[in-house]
Amino acid sequence: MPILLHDTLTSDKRELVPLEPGKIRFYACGPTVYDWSHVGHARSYVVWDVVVRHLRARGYEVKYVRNFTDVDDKIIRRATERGEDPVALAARFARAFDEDMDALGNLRPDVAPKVSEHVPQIVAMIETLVAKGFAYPAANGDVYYSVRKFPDYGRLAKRNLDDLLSGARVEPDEAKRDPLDFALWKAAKPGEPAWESPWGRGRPGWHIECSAMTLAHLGAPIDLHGGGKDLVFPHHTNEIAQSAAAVGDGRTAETFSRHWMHHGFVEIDSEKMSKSLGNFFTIREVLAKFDAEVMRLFLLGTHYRNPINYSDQILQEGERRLRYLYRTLEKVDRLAAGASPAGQPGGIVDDARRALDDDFNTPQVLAVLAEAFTAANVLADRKGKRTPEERSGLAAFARDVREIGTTLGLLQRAPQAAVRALREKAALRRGIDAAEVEAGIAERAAARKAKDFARGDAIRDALLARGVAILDGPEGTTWDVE
RNA sequence: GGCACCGUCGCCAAGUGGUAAGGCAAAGGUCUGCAAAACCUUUAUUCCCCGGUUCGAAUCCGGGCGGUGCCUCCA
Repeated sequence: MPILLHDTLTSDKRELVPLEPGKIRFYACGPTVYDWSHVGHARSYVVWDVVVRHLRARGYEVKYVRNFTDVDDKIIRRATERGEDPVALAARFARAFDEDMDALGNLRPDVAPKVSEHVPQIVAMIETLVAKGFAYPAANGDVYYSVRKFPDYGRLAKRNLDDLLSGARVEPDEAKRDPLDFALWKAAKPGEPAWESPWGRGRPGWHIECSAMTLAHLGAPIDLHGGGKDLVFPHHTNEIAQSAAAVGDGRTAETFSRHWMHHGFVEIDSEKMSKSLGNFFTIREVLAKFDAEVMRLFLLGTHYRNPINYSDQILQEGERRLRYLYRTLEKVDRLAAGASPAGQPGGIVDDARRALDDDFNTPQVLAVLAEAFTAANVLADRKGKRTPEERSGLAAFARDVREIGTTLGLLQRAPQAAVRALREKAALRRGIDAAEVEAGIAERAAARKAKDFARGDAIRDALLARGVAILDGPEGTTWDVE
């Protein structure tokens, strides 16, 4: 089954063809860890997580590398502001990032390299670039990459050097031979983290770390490189230039990575969520209000390349939806208990996989699930007893749906526990006290037993007005927060 | 200014040449003591506008209009 993806390098949808059949070497640009991660990061890494999960489900042996950028201007600035050691600050936020990713249900990458642990490789790579004439040390102790030496420069971003020059905010910088050249190595300023190098004490520039760590852990060319759309230029453009130049006699972008994927942004009121605009929510803030799986469902409800608007309202919609999914599963599990699933994993699993084969179309997968869930509910809610065949069918549904969920990172919890967790979050948001609700339900039950329906309904309506829905079922009365 | 991307039902959102998926909301119905939940039915002859190509276009091309992103740190 070919995997199709929209390749930024060629601007079209094409087949993912790895260098070695059956193996995918994948590098996703990781976070710069100077602050809490926000919803934009959540999207990014949920997307890559599903990419990795699906490729593995399709039988590929995937090596997934995602870095931590822990040496950087912003980290140093933040650490200085707080009087904290930059390395320690970065390590702290890297841990927090891992916790956030775990909460979201993302698999850990196979390797999570840090810049601070790869300085020797970075220095060696810069030396190679200097030796090959692609880079030059400047008098101020910086080392720059000479953009005009790389013929394929700007191809990923579809920009030529003249385009770039016209829009560039050129700062008078005597050290650079060309305004578009970028720093591979920055001379140390007092108090900054610094390492020894042939050009004096200093630290890596921005783009070089990803190149060096990619080559260190995956070699070249890799099969797939991913990141947010904002990384196309300059970050990935420069990564390509320096990596391709460093590897063999590579002069084209493909020398570094065969395919490139970029995802769209999370937005607030149709504006990019970003640190600089200040319109961001951290993952932790959102997870205080909503279940992590709700966030995941929300993020997978839009194709990865499109922008996705964040709002509490849309998360509430997701919460309702996830509750529906788990409630159905709970019902089905109960009815199918003891029955063996019919046949092999079937139709809907294939449909879902095919949707993911086609540029990772997660909304399409959710549509596949929607139809299956409706059908399951029809059967589950029908009056009377289910035949053995029907119970096998329900068991097969539960199996297949969970199989699809494995690839999406959804529906892996015990249904009852998940429903309860969703309710707790909703209750918390609305300030509803569970004990109080339970007391109301008990009172209503007593009234109904005494045939005092008016009183029973009054209690129910009062609860409903506060957002608490009473559900009378064969198993007794339960409740939920709307 | 340069380079890209986007504009599909009230809202969210697939579909990128073969005659408009799915979700939410809304209305009616089944079920229910009444509800809630679940299910059924209904809801875009039409895909921002105008031209063109084609037997055929939401999908391709040209021109408008509107929005966003990148060009500086950013997932």
